[in-house]
Amino acid sequence: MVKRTQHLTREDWILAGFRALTIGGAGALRVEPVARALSATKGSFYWHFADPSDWRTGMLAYWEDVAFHKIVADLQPTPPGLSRLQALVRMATTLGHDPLHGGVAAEPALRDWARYAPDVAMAVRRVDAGRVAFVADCLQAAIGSDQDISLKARQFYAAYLGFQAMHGTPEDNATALLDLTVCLCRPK
Amino acid sequence: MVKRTQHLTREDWILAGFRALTIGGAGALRVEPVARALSATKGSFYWHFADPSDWRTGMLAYWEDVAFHKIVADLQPTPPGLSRLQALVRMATTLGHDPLHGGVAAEPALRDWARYAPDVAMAVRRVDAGRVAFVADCLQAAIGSDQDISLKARQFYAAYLGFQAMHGTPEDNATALLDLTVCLCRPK
DNA sequence: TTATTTACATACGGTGCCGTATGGAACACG
DNA sequence: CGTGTTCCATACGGCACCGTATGTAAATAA
Repeated sequence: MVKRTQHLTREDWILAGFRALTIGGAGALRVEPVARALSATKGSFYWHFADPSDWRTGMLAYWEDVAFHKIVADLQPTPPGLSRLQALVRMATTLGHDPLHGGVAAEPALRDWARYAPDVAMAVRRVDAGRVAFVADCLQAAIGSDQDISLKARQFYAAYLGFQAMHGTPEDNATALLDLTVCLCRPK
Repeated sequence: MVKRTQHLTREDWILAGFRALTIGGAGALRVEPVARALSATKGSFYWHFADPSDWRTGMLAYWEDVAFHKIVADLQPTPPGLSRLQALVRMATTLGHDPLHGGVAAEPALRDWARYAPDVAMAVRRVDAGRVAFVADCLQAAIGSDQDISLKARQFYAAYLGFQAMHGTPEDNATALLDLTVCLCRPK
């Protein structure tokens, strides 16, 4: 994970930032402690970044990429509809517990960070909106046009976030989310 | 809010802690800044508390009280079943957006704090378990015995947490949660 | 009134992080 | 073989917070 002989890159620092964020929350995003975790000093940091704000901006851009676009791209092979939604559930519930898939495991911490950092809040809102729209598309393909598609998508996504916040196993969360999917797809 | 002429109490410091937690996250739970917010100094703090850990313990105990027991007590007049669940939804969605009802608005921050503080995590788990059990009781009273009551309760609670994490209006969240309640109560 | 106790404020040394300035090793290139 | 550029370590002053020690005004008790 940590390159020793090679030079550190911006991405190394960004990934180290996500590790710190995952372990210690937004308050752990400090230059010197993370430098120690990388067996480096802040001399390296201030070479790759203008300041900590630059670092955080890079982290947000990185996260917006992997937390939405790449996931959607990975799901393109799966046919639209319920099966894609189920694949999404499995991917989301397992990815979130991976040690680090590029910041996805840091999502709870990042979501809290957004509460008192406006730029983070905007990034989170963008990702949330994109995901809800994606879920709505899947639901639409699954059960056809329905005036409550948007509501159901928000309910599904809220449950996903909630299970992410509770400390259950990935399997339990996946089971409960899949069951909820079926429930939401049932006509009134 | 801040008593000026009177002496500060442990509770004053605990409530100030929740305000700091709400605004700045767990990283904002520092003695001197909170003292300034109270127009006091840390001399007062170290009189009421042995150390910051003592402070946090008091905050957790306070939160466990208002975040579960008092809410349940307030719902005793409402008859069990669906109506009580609906009253819970309205109470939970509005309370969480109150400036401060004794730490309930600090829940997202507290929940994130739990990720890297084991004692906080235990308190959160206790509250979560209690609430899920309470919801399960309501569901049971509403739709009778069902082997999936526990699953449904967790789905409902996860959605509640998720809507709390998303930044919607209390009304939208209440509507979506009430709709989900109906959905969960529908037989297969 | 005097003596305690309460509930702080102030002063102190210590630590950790910040951002900048500067020095230097390792390659790249002429 | 020198010279520049890249990438970083070290050194520096400064600030914010920590926890303790001590001073002290106001309330209370004797």
